[in-house]
Amino acid sequence: MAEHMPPRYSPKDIEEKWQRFWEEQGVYRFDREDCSKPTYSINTPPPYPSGDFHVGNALNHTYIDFVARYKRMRGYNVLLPQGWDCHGLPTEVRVERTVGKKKSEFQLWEFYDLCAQFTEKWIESMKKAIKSLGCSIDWTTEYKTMNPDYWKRTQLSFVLLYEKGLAYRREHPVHWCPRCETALAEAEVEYREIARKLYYFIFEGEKGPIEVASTRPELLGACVALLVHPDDDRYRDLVGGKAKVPIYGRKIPILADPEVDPSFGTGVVMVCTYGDKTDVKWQRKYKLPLVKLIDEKGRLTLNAGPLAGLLVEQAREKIVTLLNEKGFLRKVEDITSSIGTCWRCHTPVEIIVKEQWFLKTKEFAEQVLRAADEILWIPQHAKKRLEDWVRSLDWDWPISRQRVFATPIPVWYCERGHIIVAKPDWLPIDPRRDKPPIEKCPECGGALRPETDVMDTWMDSSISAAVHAGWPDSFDERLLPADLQPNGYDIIRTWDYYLVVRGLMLFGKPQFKSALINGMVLGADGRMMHKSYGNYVSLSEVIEKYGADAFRLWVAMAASTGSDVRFRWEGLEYARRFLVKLWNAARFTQMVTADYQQPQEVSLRLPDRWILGLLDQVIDRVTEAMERCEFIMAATALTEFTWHKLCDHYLEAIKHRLSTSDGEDKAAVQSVLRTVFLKLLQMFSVFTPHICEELYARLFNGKPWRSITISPWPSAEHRYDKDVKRGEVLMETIASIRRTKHDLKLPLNAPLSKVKIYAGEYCDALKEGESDIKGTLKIAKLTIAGEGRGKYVVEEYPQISYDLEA
RNA sequence: GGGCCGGUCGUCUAGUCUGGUUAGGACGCCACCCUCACACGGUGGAGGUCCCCGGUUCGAAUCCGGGCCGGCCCA
Repeated sequence: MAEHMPPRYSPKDIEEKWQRFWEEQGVYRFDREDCSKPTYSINTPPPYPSGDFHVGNALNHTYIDFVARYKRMRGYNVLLPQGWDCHGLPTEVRVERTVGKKKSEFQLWEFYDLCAQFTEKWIESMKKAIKSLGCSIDWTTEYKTMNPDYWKRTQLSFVLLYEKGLAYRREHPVHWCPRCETALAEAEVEYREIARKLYYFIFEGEKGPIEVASTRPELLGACVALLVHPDDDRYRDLVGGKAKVPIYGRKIPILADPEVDPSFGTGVVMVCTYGDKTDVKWQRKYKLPLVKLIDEKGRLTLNAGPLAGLLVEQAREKIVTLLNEKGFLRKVEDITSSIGTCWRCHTPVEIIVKEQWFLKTKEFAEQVLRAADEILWIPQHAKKRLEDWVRSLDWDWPISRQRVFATPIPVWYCERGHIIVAKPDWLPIDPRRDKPPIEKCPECGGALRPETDVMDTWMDSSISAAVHAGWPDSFDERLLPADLQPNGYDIIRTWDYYLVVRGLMLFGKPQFKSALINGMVLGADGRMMHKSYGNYVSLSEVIEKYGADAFRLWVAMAASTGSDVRFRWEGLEYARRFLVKLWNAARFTQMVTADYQQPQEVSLRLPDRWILGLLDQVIDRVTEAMERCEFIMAATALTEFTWHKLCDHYLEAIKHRLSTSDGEDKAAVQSVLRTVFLKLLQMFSVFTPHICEELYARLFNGKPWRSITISPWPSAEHRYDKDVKRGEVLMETIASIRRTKHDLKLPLNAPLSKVKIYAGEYCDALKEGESDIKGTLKIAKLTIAGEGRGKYVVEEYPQISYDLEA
């Protein structure tokens, strides 16, 4: 039936072929019409189009694909979509660098179009990489968040939340990057340890001077209170009194607050608008006045008096000089402390007060925590990251950004301050270029001014599960919440959190039921994989050298789910060696089953029932492991069985039956081989789909299913459970004698004239396998006795011993 | 400062939730074997205070408490 197989396993010759086959045949298409099967929807992460689909992305996508393929075989109608999360500052920064011109030197739309063009280009190369991994994605679902069809939905979600009173615009403190001139969410601020100076200077108190230590004396102009710890005996008398700010002369209150650290500096803290996040908290708690001191470019305002117009750093120098001249400065210390920096450019961020759009996420904290409890987290401890984050949030989510390449905020302002938010049927609309369908403010008839701010990119991706489900126009309720939310632990506090909170706001439920959290890919040196560390490995290099199946098998076996994975070429080498083994075992099977005819009835011998019984055990173990996403367990059980049971023992023990025995017995062997191979290939297809598809085509002519990757998951029949133990006695005895032959430096196929086995209680089992022992080891005269002791002992069954003559 | 994760042969790692096996595998190392699917193979061997100290238990790599070290995240 089938032609002979190539003697060498060559992934290059098979992988692309099957990738094309799956796509052309629409094998992984989600069937929206099918209501007979339960659906299983996966909220595939839409990668950020950096142009480089790295090994970390690949780890994430490979895990997803394991689940998708398994669920499909378990009878689910699986939705595995793929999108691209296009918007964002990194693209703007990169385009500026690539073109060598700053954003401000472009016309807005010229710059926007450049971003879109580069994004298209970067998507193409990443798409190729995903395809080369053999992911079972339904590419008819592909979408890009920069396309109006998508961002229309982002805008709609904004409008609906506004109508529900959950989006608001207000003057509010925000983290602000003076270089990028944009607001940042808390998640976008990175804290860094730096060396800086701590200045000690004097406030005039009612009962004498009060020494205060601060790293930011330039904020004195915005100093609105002094705080001490309530139990600090040094200052107990001062609380409730007043102090005079040096240079500025303003009188400010002295208050007590338990959050003050008495051991830092002098134990007296100055509260300013706004030195840091605690200042924001204290300002609100004690209803302190608000002094705007820093503007959007990082310059000090007129409120700073003598410092007005200076940049923060210059202002610090100048105020220190002034303090010194006036005799307020006492001393300066070197310390290290952490400061917030912009995640893109690492400029120190300021907290400034600005009109911004916010979502009322704070008031959803309790609901988010409750929703998190309902979600199945794999591994369990991943939930903690979300909980800790939610509990630590101080502010609402600022969603407006002062950028170009992003979803526009569909809002206009009238000259008298009214806010006009677009109606759903106006969308998509870009106020930066589109005119609204109304000309004047509906409330007062005033002239309209468009909003030029855009939205945080997470506004796009935090509705991805809903969009996958077709929201709003072809909403399929079966698909929301998504069954699986797969992502790395690095974005739990962003993506997972935003999905839950916006799901609750928009739909009253979170957007996913279970979260599969993967670890990070580390370089061979154990550090985070980074181009700058020199430990970077590109996915294309891996696939080029080893193929997608080897990579995928390595991913499954490299570490337990959720742990970091250390990249090692040796791991790939092992995976490939296994695939070569599988290939060769299949080649052998194909050779000896080429003339296979479906027999009427087969009578199985002990080794046959043993391998079938073992296979059942493997099916159970693999199934259980896959249900828990314990890929390492599943893949290990499969490789161990294939390599060390099937190849090392079963294939050796049947060779004699293929050449010497009658046609009926040969047919029995053939049928067992085919059964074992088919079920193995089915299960392996979750991990290594290409080689399985290839072997399925070669051994089984691609029948009965059009693709083995969508065949029904095998189930254990448990017909031969009791033969496993008996079979093991037989197989171990054969292995032991084989070893002895080897120790005596006899070739395995050398004939043995006489072997006598003393088997004790195992006599029955060995007698049942007498001809297998004889045939496998080429024994002329074999006797099996109950009583007696031979020279050699079967290690695993010390009751069994034997003598042998060459 | 807080939270989380980890510490198992030279190296990488499984097992820890659900206590009991001779602590499993891989890489590397050593010895032997070209046996008709596979030398990208096979067989055997050496190599481990399961980070430390207590506790619970008949029994702890596993559970509890306290340390130490490393990583990540957050302040």
